[in-house]
Amino acid sequence: MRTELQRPRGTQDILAPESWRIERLHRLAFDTARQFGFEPLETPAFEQSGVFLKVGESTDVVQHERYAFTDAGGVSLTLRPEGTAAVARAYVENGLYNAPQPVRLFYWAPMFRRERPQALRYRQHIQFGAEVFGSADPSADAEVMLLSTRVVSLAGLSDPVIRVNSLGCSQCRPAYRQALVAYYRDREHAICQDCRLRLEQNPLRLLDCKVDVEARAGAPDVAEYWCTACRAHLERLMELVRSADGVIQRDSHLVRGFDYYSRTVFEVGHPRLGEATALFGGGRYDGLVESLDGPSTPGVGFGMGVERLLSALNDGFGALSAAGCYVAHRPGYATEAFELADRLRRQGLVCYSDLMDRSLKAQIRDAGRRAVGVVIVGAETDAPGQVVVRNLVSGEQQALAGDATVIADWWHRKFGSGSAVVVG
RNA sequence: GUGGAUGUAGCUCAGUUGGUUAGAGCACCAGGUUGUGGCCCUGGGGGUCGGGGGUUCGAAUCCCCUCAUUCACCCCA
Repeated sequence: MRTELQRPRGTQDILAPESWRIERLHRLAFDTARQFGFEPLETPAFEQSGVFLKVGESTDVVQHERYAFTDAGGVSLTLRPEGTAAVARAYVENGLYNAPQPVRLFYWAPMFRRERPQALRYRQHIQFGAEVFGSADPSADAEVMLLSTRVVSLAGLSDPVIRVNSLGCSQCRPAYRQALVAYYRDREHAICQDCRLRLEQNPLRLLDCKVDVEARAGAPDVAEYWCTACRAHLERLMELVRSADGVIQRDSHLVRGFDYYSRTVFEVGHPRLGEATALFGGGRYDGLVESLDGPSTPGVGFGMGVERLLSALNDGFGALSAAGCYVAHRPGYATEAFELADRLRRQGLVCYSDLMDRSLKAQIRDAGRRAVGVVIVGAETDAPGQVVVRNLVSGEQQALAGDATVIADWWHRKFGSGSAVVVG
Protein backbone atom coordinates (compact mmCIF):
# COMPACT_ATOMS: atom_id res chain seq x y z
CA MET A 1 0.00 0.00 0.00
CA ARG A 2 1.32 3.38 -0.94
CA THR A 3 1.62 5.72 1.95
CA GLU A 4 2.84 9.21 2.53
CA LEU A 5 4.71 8.01 5.57
CA GLN A 6 7.44 6.12 3.84
CA ARG A 7 10.59 5.20 5.65
CA PRO A 8 13.28 7.86 5.41
CA ARG A 9 15.51 7.75 2.40
CA GLY A 10 18.42 5.38 2.65
CA THR A 11 16.93 3.37 5.50
CA GLN A 12 15.55 -0.12 5.36
CA ASP A 13 12.96 -2.38 6.90
CA ILE A 14 14.65 -5.67 7.47
CA LEU A 15 12.27 -8.60 7.31
CA ALA A 16 12.83 -12.29 7.83
CA PRO A 17 14.82 -14.13 6.77
CA GLU A 18 17.32 -11.27 6.53
CA SER A 19 16.53 -10.25 10.09
CA TRP A 20 17.44 -13.77 11.21
CA ARG A 21 20.71 -13.60 9.33
CA ILE A 22 21.56 -10.43 11.21
CA GLU A 23 20.76 -12.06 14.49
CA ARG A 24 22.96 -15.01 13.57
CA LEU A 25 25.87 -12.77 12.67
CA HIS A 26 25.34 -10.79 15.84
CA ARG A 27 25.78 -13.94 17.89
CA LEU A 28 28.83 -14.94 15.91
CA ALA A 29 30.40 -11.52 16.39
CA PHE A 30 29.77 -11.51 20.14
CA ASP A 31 31.10 -15.04 20.57
CA THR A 32 34.22 -14.31 18.58
CA ALA A 33 34.93 -11.01 20.31
CA ARG A 34 34.50 -12.75 23.64
CA GLN A 35 37.00 -15.36 22.60
CA PHE A 36 39.55 -12.63 21.98
CA GLY A 37 38.80 -11.18 25.40
CA PHE A 38 36.89 -8.11 24.21
CA GLU A 39 34.06 -6.65 26.24
CA PRO A 40 30.89 -5.27 24.72
CA LEU A 41 30.30 -1.53 25.07
CA GLU A 42 27.06 0.28 24.43
CA THR A 43 27.15 4.00 23.86
CA PRO A 44 24.27 6.36 23.05
CA ALA A 45 23.00 6.59 19.49
CA PHE A 46 23.75 10.31 19.68
CA GLU A 47 26.54 12.33 21.24
CA GLN A 48 27.31 15.94 21.79
CA SER A 49 28.33 17.14 18.36
CA GLY A 50 31.76 18.09 19.63
CA VAL A 51 32.71 14.45 20.08
CA PHE A 52 32.74 13.97 16.33
CA LEU A 53 33.65 17.49 15.27
CA LYS A 54 36.74 17.51 17.41
CA VAL A 55 38.24 14.51 15.73
CA GLY A 56 37.03 15.01 12.19
CA GLU A 57 38.05 18.41 10.92
CA SER A 58 38.43 17.34 7.35
CA THR A 59 36.57 14.09 7.22
CA ASP A 60 33.51 14.11 5.01
CA VAL A 61 31.62 11.82 7.30
CA VAL A 62 31.51 14.44 10.03
CA GLN A 63 31.71 17.59 7.93
CA HIS A 64 29.06 16.91 5.31
CA GLU A 65 27.12 13.86 6.36
CA ARG A 66 26.08 14.54 9.95
CA TYR A 67 22.59 14.12 11.22
CA ALA A 68 22.67 16.92 13.75
CA PHE A 69 19.99 18.64 15.74
CA THR A 70 19.63 21.01 18.61
CA ASP A 71 17.48 19.77 21.44
CA ALA A 72 15.08 21.80 23.52
CA GLY A 73 17.89 22.66 25.91
CA GLY A 74 19.94 24.22 23.14
CA VAL A 75 22.51 21.43 23.07
CA SER A 76 23.89 20.43 19.69
CA LEU A 77 23.68 16.68 19.27
CA THR A 78 24.75 14.39 16.45
CA LEU A 79 23.57 10.92 15.52
CA ARG A 80 26.63 8.70 15.70
CA PRO A 81 28.22 8.54 12.24
CA GLU A 82 31.02 6.20 13.30
CA GLY A 83 31.97 4.16 16.31
CA THR A 84 35.54 4.97 17.23
CA ALA A 85 35.10 8.55 18.43
CA ALA A 86 32.16 7.57 20.61
CA VAL A 87 34.02 4.64 22.13
CA ALA A 88 37.03 6.84 22.80
CA ARG A 89 34.78 9.36 24.52
CA ALA A 90 33.38 6.59 26.71
CA TYR A 91 36.89 5.39 27.48
CA VAL A 92 37.77 8.84 28.78
CA GLU A 93 34.48 9.53 30.54
CA ASN A 94 34.48 6.23 32.42
CA GLY A 95 38.10 6.51 33.44
CA LEU A 96 39.03 3.31 31.64
CA TYR A 97 42.61 4.56 31.49
CA ASN A 98 42.70 3.45 35.13
CA ALA A 99 41.56 -0.05 34.21
CA PRO A 100 44.15 -2.72 33.49
CA GLN A 101 45.64 -1.91 30.09
CA PRO A 102 45.14 -2.66 27.33
CA VAL A 103 41.38 -2.19 27.27
CA ARG A 104 39.61 -4.27 24.65
CA LEU A 105 36.14 -3.11 23.64
CA PHE A 106 33.69 -3.96 20.89
CA TYR A 107 30.32 -2.70 19.73
CA TRP A 108 27.47 -3.60 17.40
CA ALA A 109 25.49 -0.49 16.69
CA PRO A 110 23.66 1.55 14.06
CA MET A 111 25.53 4.41 12.38
CA PHE A 112 23.93 7.40 10.69
CA ARG A 113 25.28 9.33 7.74
CA ARG A 114 23.37 11.67 5.52
CA GLU A 115 24.73 10.69 2.15
CA ARG A 116 23.19 9.74 -1.17
CA PRO A 117 22.21 6.11 -0.87
CA GLN A 118 23.38 3.50 -3.35
CA ALA A 119 24.19 -0.16 -3.39
CA LEU A 120 25.23 -1.19 0.13
CA ARG A 121 25.36 2.40 1.35
CA TYR A 122 22.64 3.41 3.70
CA ARG A 123 21.84 6.41 5.82
CA GLN A 124 21.49 4.01 8.70
CA HIS A 125 23.64 0.93 8.78
CA ILE A 126 24.99 -1.41 11.44
CA GLN A 127 28.65 -1.65 12.27
CA PHE A 128 30.42 -4.26 14.27
CA GLY A 129 33.66 -2.79 15.52
CA ALA A 130 36.39 -3.34 18.06
CA GLU A 131 39.03 -1.14 19.64
CA VAL A 132 42.14 -1.75 21.72
CA PHE A 133 43.22 1.14 23.93
CA GLY A 134 46.48 1.54 25.77
CA SER A 135 48.85 -0.43 23.61
CA ALA A 136 51.15 1.10 21.02
CA ASP A 137 52.56 -2.29 20.21
CA PRO A 138 52.05 -3.75 16.73
CA SER A 139 50.62 -6.86 18.33
CA ALA A 140 47.52 -4.81 19.17
CA ASP A 141 47.10 -3.93 15.49
CA ALA A 142 47.55 -7.57 14.60
CA GLU A 143 45.02 -8.71 17.16
CA VAL A 144 42.17 -6.48 15.96
CA MET A 145 42.93 -7.51 12.41
CA LEU A 146 42.75 -11.12 13.41
CA LEU A 147 39.49 -10.62 15.26
CA SER A 148 37.91 -8.94 12.27
CA THR A 149 39.05 -11.50 9.74
CA ARG A 150 38.10 -14.32 12.08
CA VAL A 151 34.51 -13.14 12.17
CA VAL A 152 34.50 -12.94 8.40
CA SER A 153 35.90 -16.39 7.90
CA LEU A 154 33.73 -17.99 10.58
CA ALA A 155 30.76 -16.51 8.79
CA GLY A 156 31.78 -18.50 5.78
CA LEU A 157 33.93 -16.22 3.65
CA SER A 158 37.26 -17.76 2.89
CA ASP A 159 40.64 -16.10 3.20
CA PRO A 160 39.97 -12.44 3.67
CA VAL A 161 42.92 -10.44 2.35
CA ILE A 162 43.97 -7.52 4.52
CA ARG A 163 45.34 -4.54 2.65
CA VAL A 164 47.47 -2.45 4.94
CA ASN A 165 49.52 0.70 4.83
CA SER A 166 51.25 3.01 7.24
CA LEU A 167 50.63 6.72 7.04
CA GLY A 168 53.61 7.45 9.23
CA CYS A 169 53.61 9.27 12.54
CA SER A 170 53.94 12.88 13.60
CA GLN A 171 57.70 12.51 13.10
CA CYS A 172 57.76 11.29 9.54
CA ARG A 173 54.40 12.10 8.01
CA PRO A 174 54.94 15.88 7.54
CA ALA A 175 57.94 15.31 5.28
CA TYR A 176 56.03 12.85 3.18
CA ARG A 177 53.05 15.12 2.99
CA GLN A 178 55.26 17.92 1.72
CA ALA A 179 56.84 15.74 -0.89
CA LEU A 180 53.43 14.56 -2.07
CA VAL A 181 52.08 18.09 -2.32
CA ALA A 182 55.16 19.23 -4.20
CA TYR A 183 54.80 16.35 -6.63
CA TYR A 184 51.17 17.13 -7.38
CA ARG A 185 51.68 20.87 -7.49
CA ASP A 186 53.85 20.34 -10.54
CA ARG A 187 50.99 18.48 -12.21
CA GLU A 188 48.09 20.53 -10.95
CA HIS A 189 46.92 21.32 -14.47
CA ALA A 190 46.82 17.64 -15.41
CA ILE A 191 44.80 16.24 -12.52
CA CYS A 192 41.05 15.99 -12.05
CA GLN A 193 38.99 18.58 -10.25
CA ASP A 194 38.47 16.34 -7.24
CA CYS A 195 42.21 15.96 -6.94
CA ARG A 196 42.80 19.70 -7.01
CA LEU A 197 40.49 19.92 -4.05
CA ARG A 198 42.23 17.07 -2.30
CA LEU A 199 45.53 18.82 -2.84
CA GLU A 200 44.26 21.72 -0.76
CA GLN A 201 42.26 19.88 1.85
CA ASN A 202 43.65 16.42 2.38
CA PRO A 203 46.66 15.63 0.20
CA LEU A 204 47.00 12.05 1.37
CA ARG A 205 43.75 11.22 -0.32
CA LEU A 206 45.31 12.02 -3.67
CA LEU A 207 46.60 8.47 -3.50
CA ASP A 208 43.05 7.26 -3.47
CA CYS A 209 42.08 8.72 -6.84
CA LYS A 210 40.91 6.23 -9.42
CA VAL A 211 41.01 8.71 -12.29
CA ASP A 212 44.54 10.03 -12.25
CA VAL A 213 46.23 6.69 -11.92
CA GLU A 214 49.10 7.82 -14.10
CA ALA A 215 49.98 10.70 -11.85
CA ARG A 216 49.60 8.44 -8.89
CA ALA A 217 51.97 5.84 -10.27
CA GLY A 218 54.85 8.31 -10.18
CA ALA A 219 53.96 9.80 -6.81
CA PRO A 220 56.34 9.36 -3.92
CA ASP A 221 55.70 6.30 -1.76
CA VAL A 222 55.22 6.91 1.94
CA ALA A 223 57.49 3.94 2.57
CA GLU A 224 60.46 6.05 1.58
CA TYR A 225 59.67 8.50 4.35
CA TRP A 226 58.88 6.20 7.27
CA CYS A 227 60.97 6.66 10.36
CA THR A 228 62.57 3.49 11.67
CA ALA A 229 59.91 3.07 14.33
CA CYS A 230 57.05 3.30 11.80
CA ARG A 231 58.76 0.89 9.47
CA ALA A 232 59.40 -1.60 12.24
CA HIS A 233 55.81 -1.27 13.44
CA LEU A 234 54.34 -2.20 10.09
CA GLU A 235 56.77 -5.01 9.48
CA ARG A 236 56.14 -6.49 12.91
CA LEU A 237 52.36 -6.40 12.66
CA MET A 238 52.47 -8.05 9.26
CA GLU A 239 54.75 -10.71 10.64
CA LEU A 240 52.36 -11.37 13.51
CA VAL A 241 49.28 -11.54 11.32
CA ARG A 242 51.03 -14.00 9.06
CA SER A 243 52.14 -16.08 12.01
CA ALA A 244 48.44 -16.65 12.67
CA ASP A 245 47.82 -17.60 9.05
CA GLY A 246 46.35 -14.21 8.19
CA VAL A 247 46.71 -12.97 4.63
CA ILE A 248 48.03 -9.43 4.59
CA GLN A 249 49.59 -7.26 1.89
CA ARG A 250 50.83 -3.74 1.84
CA ASP A 251 48.93 -1.36 -0.43
CA SER A 252 50.94 1.81 -0.94
CA HIS A 253 47.82 3.67 -2.16
CA LEU A 254 45.64 2.86 0.81
CA VAL A 255 44.51 5.91 2.78
CA ARG A 256 41.36 6.39 4.76
CA GLY A 257 38.82 9.12 5.23
CA PHE A 258 39.27 9.79 8.89
CA ASP A 259 41.77 12.34 10.13
CA TYR A 260 42.66 10.62 13.32
CA TYR A 261 44.58 7.71 11.90
CA SER A 262 48.29 7.45 12.57
CA ARG A 263 50.57 4.80 11.25
CA THR A 264 48.45 1.74 10.50
CA VAL A 265 45.45 1.85 8.20
CA PHE A 266 43.84 -1.25 6.75
CA GLU A 267 40.91 -2.41 4.73
CA VAL A 268 39.32 -5.65 3.65
CA GLY A 269 37.14 -6.01 0.60
CA HIS A 270 35.42 -8.85 -1.13
CA PRO A 271 34.91 -9.73 -4.80
CA ARG A 272 31.14 -10.00 -4.29
CA LEU A 273 30.97 -6.37 -3.19
CA GLY A 274 32.92 -4.82 -6.01
CA GLU A 275 36.31 -3.27 -5.81
CA ALA A 276 35.32 0.07 -4.36
CA THR A 277 33.28 -1.27 -1.48
CA ALA A 278 35.06 -2.27 1.68
CA LEU A 279 33.81 -4.95 4.00
CA PHE A 280 35.56 -3.30 6.87
CA GLY A 281 38.35 -0.91 7.56
CA GLY A 282 40.30 0.49 10.44
CA GLY A 283 43.57 1.71 11.73
CA ARG A 284 45.60 3.13 14.56
CA TYR A 285 44.68 6.40 16.23
CA ASP A 286 47.32 7.23 18.82
CA GLY A 287 46.24 10.84 19.29
CA LEU A 288 42.50 10.37 19.46
CA VAL A 289 41.96 9.86 23.18
CA GLU A 290 44.09 12.85 23.99
CA SER A 291 42.14 15.05 21.60
CA LEU A 292 39.02 14.09 23.55
CA ASP A 293 40.59 15.43 26.73
CA GLY A 294 41.87 12.08 27.92
CA PRO A 295 45.43 11.13 28.79
CA SER A 296 47.74 10.37 25.92
CA THR A 297 46.63 6.87 24.96
CA PRO A 298 47.38 4.81 21.89
CA GLY A 299 44.60 2.86 20.22
CA VAL A 300 43.73 0.76 17.22
CA GLY A 301 40.46 -0.65 15.89
CA PHE A 302 38.17 -1.42 12.99
CA GLY A 303 34.59 -0.99 11.87
CA MET A 304 32.78 -3.62 9.85
CA GLY A 305 29.65 -3.14 7.73
CA VAL A 306 27.17 -5.75 8.85
CA GLU A 307 24.89 -5.38 5.82
CA ARG A 308 27.88 -5.62 3.53
CA LEU A 309 29.21 -8.73 5.15
CA LEU A 310 25.78 -10.31 4.99
CA SER A 311 25.43 -9.54 1.32
CA ALA A 312 28.76 -11.19 0.61
CA LEU A 313 27.71 -14.33 2.46
CA ASN A 314 25.77 -17.03 0.71
CA ASP A 315 22.08 -17.57 1.37
CA GLY A 316 22.76 -20.59 3.52
CA PHE A 317 24.11 -18.42 6.30
CA GLY A 318 21.47 -17.96 8.96
CA ALA A 319 18.92 -20.16 7.21
CA LEU A 320 16.40 -21.53 9.64
CA SER A 321 15.39 -25.13 9.58
CA ALA A 322 11.65 -25.40 9.15
CA ALA A 323 10.98 -28.00 11.81
CA GLY A 324 8.02 -26.16 13.27
CA CYS A 325 4.95 -27.84 14.67
CA TYR A 326 1.36 -26.72 14.10
CA VAL A 327 -1.35 -27.66 16.53
CA ALA A 328 -4.62 -27.71 14.61
CA HIS A 329 -7.98 -28.51 16.10
CA ARG A 330 -11.44 -29.65 15.15
CA PRO A 331 -14.38 -27.40 16.02
CA GLY A 332 -14.85 -27.13 19.75
CA TYR A 333 -11.27 -27.95 20.71
CA ALA A 334 -9.67 -24.51 20.47
CA THR A 335 -8.77 -24.37 24.15
CA GLU A 336 -7.19 -27.82 24.16
CA ALA A 337 -5.11 -26.92 21.11
CA PHE A 338 -3.98 -23.62 22.54
CA GLU A 339 -2.91 -25.33 25.73
CA LEU A 340 -1.18 -28.22 24.00
CA ALA A 341 0.79 -25.87 21.78
CA ASP A 342 2.27 -24.22 24.81
CA ARG A 343 3.07 -27.51 26.49
CA LEU A 344 4.94 -28.50 23.35
CA ARG A 345 6.89 -25.26 23.41
CA ARG A 346 8.04 -26.14 26.89
CA GLN A 347 9.24 -29.40 25.41
CA GLY A 348 11.42 -27.37 23.10
CA LEU A 349 9.35 -27.36 19.93
CA VAL A 350 8.64 -24.36 17.76
CA CYS A 351 4.90 -24.34 17.86
CA TYR A 352 2.04 -22.58 16.10
CA SER A 353 -1.66 -22.75 16.70
CA ASP A 354 -4.66 -21.17 15.03
CA LEU A 355 -5.38 -17.58 16.09
CA MET A 356 -8.16 -16.90 13.60
CA ASP A 357 -10.83 -19.43 14.49
CA ARG A 358 -10.40 -21.04 11.12
CA SER A 359 -11.64 -24.29 9.68
CA LEU A 360 -9.51 -27.40 10.08
CA LYS A 361 -8.81 -27.27 6.37
CA ALA A 362 -7.55 -23.71 6.62
CA GLN A 363 -5.45 -24.56 9.65
CA ILE A 364 -3.73 -27.44 7.93
CA ARG A 365 -3.20 -25.39 4.82
CA ASP A 366 -1.53 -22.80 7.03
CA ALA A 367 0.49 -25.54 8.71
CA GLY A 368 1.74 -26.65 5.32
CA ARG A 369 3.33 -23.25 4.87
CA ARG A 370 4.83 -22.80 8.30
CA ALA A 371 5.57 -26.20 9.72
CA VAL A 372 6.78 -29.67 8.88
CA GLY A 373 4.13 -31.44 10.86
CA VAL A 374 0.72 -30.94 12.39
CA VAL A 375 -0.94 -32.21 15.54
CA ILE A 376 -4.71 -32.46 15.20
CA VAL A 377 -6.62 -32.10 18.43
CA GLY A 378 -10.21 -33.27 18.81
CA ALA A 379 -11.48 -36.81 18.71
CA GLU A 380 -13.35 -37.97 15.68
CA THR A 381 -13.01 -41.67 15.07
CA ASP A 382 -10.03 -41.74 17.36
CA ALA A 383 -10.13 -42.68 20.98
CA PRO A 384 -10.86 -39.85 23.39
CA GLY A 385 -7.80 -38.00 24.58
CA GLN A 386 -5.78 -38.99 21.58
CA VAL A 387 -4.44 -36.73 18.90
CA VAL A 388 -3.36 -37.34 15.36
CA VAL A 389 0.16 -36.40 14.40
CA ARG A 390 0.84 -35.97 10.72
CA ASN A 391 4.15 -35.56 8.96
CA LEU A 392 3.47 -32.94 6.31
CA VAL A 393 6.57 -33.84 4.39
CA SER A 394 5.99 -37.56 4.00
CA GLY A 395 2.24 -37.58 4.49
CA GLU A 396 2.33 -40.35 7.07
CA GLN A 397 0.29 -39.98 10.21
CA GLN A 398 -0.73 -41.82 13.31
CA ALA A 399 -2.69 -41.51 16.53
CA LEU A 400 -0.86 -40.72 19.74
CA ALA A 401 -1.79 -40.09 23.32
CA GLY A 402 -2.47 -36.37 23.70
CA ASP A 403 0.43 -35.91 26.06
CA ALA A 404 3.05 -33.26 25.34
CA THR A 405 5.93 -35.50 26.33
CA VAL A 406 4.77 -38.31 24.08
CA ILE A 407 4.17 -35.98 21.14
CA ALA A 408 7.50 -34.19 21.57
CA ASP A 409 9.23 -37.53 21.71
CA TRP A 410 7.62 -38.64 18.43
CA TRP A 411 8.50 -35.28 16.96
CA HIS A 412 12.15 -35.47 17.84
CA ARG A 413 12.39 -38.93 16.37
CA LYS A 414 10.83 -37.78 13.13
CA PHE A 415 12.41 -34.40 12.69
CA GLY A 416 15.46 -34.44 14.91
CA SER A 417 16.08 -32.34 17.94
CA GLY A 418 16.20 -29.11 16.02
CA SER A 419 13.21 -26.91 15.96
CA ALA A 420 14.58 -23.43 16.19
CA VAL A 421 17.94 -24.55 14.95
CA VAL A 422 19.90 -22.08 12.94
CA VAL A 423 21.90 -23.59 10.12
CA GLY A 424 25.17 -22.21 8.83
C1' G B 1 26.65 18.28 -3.92
C1' U B 2 27.01 16.18 -9.50
C1' G B 3 25.25 12.75 -13.38
C1' G B 4 22.09 8.51 -15.40
C1' A B 5 17.82 5.12 -14.95
C1' U B 6 13.00 3.97 -13.09
C1' G B 7 7.85 4.82 -10.75
C1' U B 8 0.80 0.53 -12.93
C1' A B 9 -2.19 -4.61 -7.06
C1' G B 10 1.52 -7.06 -1.22
C1' C B 11 5.54 -9.06 -5.11
C1' U B 12 7.22 -9.59 -10.48
C1' C B 13 5.35 -7.25 -14.56
C1' A B 14 1.79 -6.59 -19.33
C1' G B 15 -0.93 -2.42 -21.12
C1' U B 16 -0.44 -2.24 -29.04
C1' U B 17 -0.30 4.73 -33.12
C1' G B 18 -3.91 8.30 -26.55
C1' G B 19 -10.19 5.27 -27.05
C1' U B 20 -15.38 2.26 -22.88
C1' U B 21 -15.92 -0.33 -15.98
C1' A B 22 -6.92 -0.86 -15.98
C1' G B 23 -5.02 -6.64 -16.72
C1' A B 24 -1.86 -11.34 -15.83
C1' G B 25 1.15 -14.56 -12.81
C1' C B 26 2.43 -15.27 -7.82
C1' A B 27 0.69 -14.17 -2.87
C1' C B 28 -3.73 -13.55 0.37
C1' C B 29 -9.11 -15.02 1.85
C1' A B 30 -13.43 -18.33 1.13
C1' G B 31 -15.63 -22.62 -1.17
C1' G B 32 -15.36 -27.47 -4.07
C1' U B 33 -12.39 -32.20 -4.50
C1' U B 34 -9.07 -34.65 -0.97
C1' G B 35 -10.60 -38.52 6.20
C1' U B 36 -6.54 -33.81 6.62
C1' G B 37 -2.55 -29.30 3.70
C1' G B 38 0.29 -29.40 -1.17
C1' C B 39 -2.09 -30.44 -7.15
C1' C B 40 -6.56 -29.06 -9.63
C1' C B 41 -11.39 -26.21 -10.07
C1' U B 42 -14.67 -21.89 -8.62
C1' G B 43 -15.30 -17.32 -6.43
C1' G B 44 -13.51 -13.00 -3.59
C1' G B 45 -10.77 -8.85 -1.44
C1' G B 46 -7.02 -5.51 -2.96
C1' G B 47 -5.01 -0.23 -7.60
C1' U B 48 -5.76 8.11 -6.10
C1' C B 49 -1.72 3.99 -12.85
C1' G B 50 3.97 8.29 -7.44
C1' G B 51 1.82 13.59 -6.98
C1' G B 52 0.38 18.36 -9.37
C1' G B 53 -0.53 21.06 -13.73
C1' G B 54 -1.13 21.21 -19.11
C1' U B 55 -2.64 19.43 -24.30
C1' U B 56 -7.17 16.68 -25.92
C1' C B 57 -13.94 15.15 -27.02
C1' G B 58 -10.96 11.50 -24.28
C1' A B 59 -4.42 10.54 -20.81
C1' A B 60 -1.50 4.83 -17.41
C1' U B 61 -0.02 6.37 -22.53
C1' C B 62 1.99 13.06 -25.00
C1' C B 63 4.36 17.83 -22.55
C1' C B 64 6.09 20.58 -18.05
C1' C B 65 7.01 20.65 -12.85
C1' U B 66 7.56 17.97 -8.45
C1' C B 67 8.31 13.83 -5.13
C1' A B 68 10.23 9.05 -4.42
C1' U B 69 13.25 4.93 -5.57
C1' U B 70 17.65 3.16 -7.70
C1' C B 71 22.77 3.12 -9.90
C1' A B 72 27.41 5.74 -10.43
C1' C B 73 30.90 9.89 -8.85
C1' C B 74 32.64 12.09 -4.15
C1' C B 75 33.27 9.69 0.43
C1' C B 76 32.57 5.47 3.23
C1' A B 77 30.83 0.14 6.30
